[in-house]
Amino acid sequence: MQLRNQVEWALHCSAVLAGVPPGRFLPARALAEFHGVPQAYLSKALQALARAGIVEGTLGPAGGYRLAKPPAAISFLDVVEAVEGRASTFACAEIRRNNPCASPAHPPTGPCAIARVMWEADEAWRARLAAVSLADLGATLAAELPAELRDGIAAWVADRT
Amino acid sequence: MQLRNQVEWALHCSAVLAGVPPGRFLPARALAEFHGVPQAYLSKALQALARAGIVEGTLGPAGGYRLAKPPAAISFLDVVEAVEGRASTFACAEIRRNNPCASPAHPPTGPCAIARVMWEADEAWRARLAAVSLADLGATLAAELPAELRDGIAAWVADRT
DNA sequence: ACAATTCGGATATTGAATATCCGCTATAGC
DNA sequence: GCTATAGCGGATATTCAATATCCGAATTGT
Repeated sequence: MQLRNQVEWALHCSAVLAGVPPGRFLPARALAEFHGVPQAYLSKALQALARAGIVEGTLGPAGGYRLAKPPAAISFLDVVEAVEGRASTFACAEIRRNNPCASPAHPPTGPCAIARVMWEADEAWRARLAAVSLADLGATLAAELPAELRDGIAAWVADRT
Repeated sequence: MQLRNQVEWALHCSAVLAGVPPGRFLPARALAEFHGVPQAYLSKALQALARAGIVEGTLGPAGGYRLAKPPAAISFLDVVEAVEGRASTFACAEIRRNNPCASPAHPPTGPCAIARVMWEADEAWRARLAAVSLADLGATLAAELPAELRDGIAAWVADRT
């Protein structure tokens, strides 16, 4: 079980877009160049983010993407679910119903005990992701990144918006 | 991102094996019939459990599988990792290194801030699965399953060991 | 000893999901 | 209005999971 690499790209793109000056747009081409990933495929991830209302895109020259909400209002979970979907990682196929001892007339009531445990773990995972916002990430990066690199990135982004 | 259906099968098989009388073995054929899944493919999951030291198999007539440890010593995480592997769900490709602003002479130190958040969530998921043992599952099932069904299953299993 | 039965591993085949690419349409500025 | 530039959606290859099949090795009961 592995997350799509688009999840990683979407998170990094969201982090960069959080630093775009208000009212400006950063084109997908720039985001792809910045991260060194194929532009055509990255577009898919950005489109998924747009459908989820996390970013918004605009056509034409001077077009591109920007965050649709303040960074504090966007969690890791929002981004991950926009790309991966909202389905649980565990799909219960209800194989207990195939049990030859069970009477088809009395189907089991309530969700399977095994599925419940798996879904609880899934919830714990989501809760952790929901607890961290893009603003939190920005604060962490601001504290960790060398000032020189941070300014370099800001200039690079400003140059393409 | 979705877990393999073999995970579900492995968990259900473990639950059944926890009810096998001590010293006896239940063949894979019976487990496949009980759950209504293809026997040849289920064998793969059982072999993975055997490699992980969760179950042990024995050849010949009256052979089959049984738990290799007491149910209280086997967690959901043990079973899931035996089938899915121990790798994190999030693979960091270090795309921050492709950043055109970063100097290749000064590579970033420590893990990426985004990966750290993802890995923390992954740990929370694993912690939840590690907290539930097969003994816990057995207690839940004993409390929820109708007595008639429980006895029927026990008889069905005893008949094939 | 023999034969039936079981796990173990290796090997195809199918089908879905992933990664990738390309053409279409719409916008903004000259 | 024209042109260059951008996002959008559909079409394509490639990878991987899911399934079936086979044979070999080991073991138990007759």
